[in-house]
Amino acid sequence: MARLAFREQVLRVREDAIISCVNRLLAEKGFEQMTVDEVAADVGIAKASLYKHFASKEALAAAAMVRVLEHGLEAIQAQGTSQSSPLERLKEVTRWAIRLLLSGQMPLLPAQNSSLRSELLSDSRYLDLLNDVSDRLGEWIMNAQALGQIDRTLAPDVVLYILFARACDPVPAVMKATGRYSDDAIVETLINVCFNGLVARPS
Amino acid sequence: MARLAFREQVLRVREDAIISCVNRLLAEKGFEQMTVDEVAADVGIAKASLYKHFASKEALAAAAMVRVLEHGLEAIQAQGTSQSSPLERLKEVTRWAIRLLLSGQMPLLPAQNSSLRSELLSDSRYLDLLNDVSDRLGEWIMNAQALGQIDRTLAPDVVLYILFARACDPVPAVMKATGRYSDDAIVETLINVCFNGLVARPS
DNA sequence: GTCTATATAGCGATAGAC
DNA sequence: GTCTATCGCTATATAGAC
Repeated sequence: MARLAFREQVLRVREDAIISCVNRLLAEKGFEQMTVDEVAADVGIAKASLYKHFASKEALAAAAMVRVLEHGLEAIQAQGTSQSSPLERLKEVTRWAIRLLLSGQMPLLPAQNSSLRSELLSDSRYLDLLNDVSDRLGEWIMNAQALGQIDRTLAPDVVLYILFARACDPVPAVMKATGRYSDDAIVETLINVCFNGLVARPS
Repeated sequence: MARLAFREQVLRVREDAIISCVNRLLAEKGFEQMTVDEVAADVGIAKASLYKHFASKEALAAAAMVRVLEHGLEAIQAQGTSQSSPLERLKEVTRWAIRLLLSGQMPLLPAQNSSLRSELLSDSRYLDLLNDVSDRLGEWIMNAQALGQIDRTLAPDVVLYILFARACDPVPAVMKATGRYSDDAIVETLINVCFNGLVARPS
């Protein structure tokens, strides 16, 4: 029994290492451009061994997406215990996403017609987590609108889409590539533009 | 001489039809997912014939990118003859880009590590057009900042990146997929959020 | 569960006849 | 300049020994 639990732990650690590699490669090149050979080489095992852990390339990516949603949910729950306003909580979670993107650890979202899409739509863990994240953020959005902090004329789901889109925005990478901006400056600039817009605010 | 000019015209019309197909496929699936077989089938000619017109898949995509930049430059020049303020001109050109995206005619920008990138960087027509577009928009941005219409604390190039990013934003497609928003409503919502932000403006 | 070796399929690009 | 047929390569996935 103890040996079984030990083996189980070894398995989980190994698979966690695999998911980390997948996550980084997905962030670098996206699903279609990532190859299973790369993943295997990166983990340091043979490709056939990889397929003993995950049934397909799509399953690899799905596991990475599930893990990032779990971490996102943790970030959301951490904000839930704070005393900040709904708007500040939304900003802080968005900061978390942009930082993840900047550090090359945000797996790119599935493209429109990807084979990954159907696999994700039949993965209950993924769907449940996505639902949970959406519900919690959606509540904050509506609270912020009730307080007059977020534009009431915007549909809450549209606000949610726009915040999700910050997690796959190409602008942070472009700004970083210029070498003229620190990560913190990039994050704050994008948070500012996302919530306050490009137009000058009266101070 | 007349026959030569006629043949030249036939050639240009044919190649224009090819570029239209490439443009649509690039908008649908992006460069890596688009296949030359699809392009050939879509145009209605054999793949080998396609390669008589364009040397490579990258050359096909480059031609599409050049054409969309030419159209963008026309949209910019059309605004240049208007009496609108710099801010309004920027909004109008951004509207043009979002409408193109919504109608499935905006070829997706090259990914980070694409083979397309190096080809584009050695295509002087593409680089010249991109420079021209950037210069004209950059001038409007600085004029708008001088007038206090755009936040002066934002670097002009960052504003330019952000406007370019509206041309490959996933949010319009997501909103359209819900079936609950008209194209016009999507365009105006995104223009509003881009320039005014998510936070409520004092009216 | 790990490996080497391979089956299978799709894609970019080309050969060669017309 | 158009076609059919094919090359050469790469990628996902699997077979089978250990």
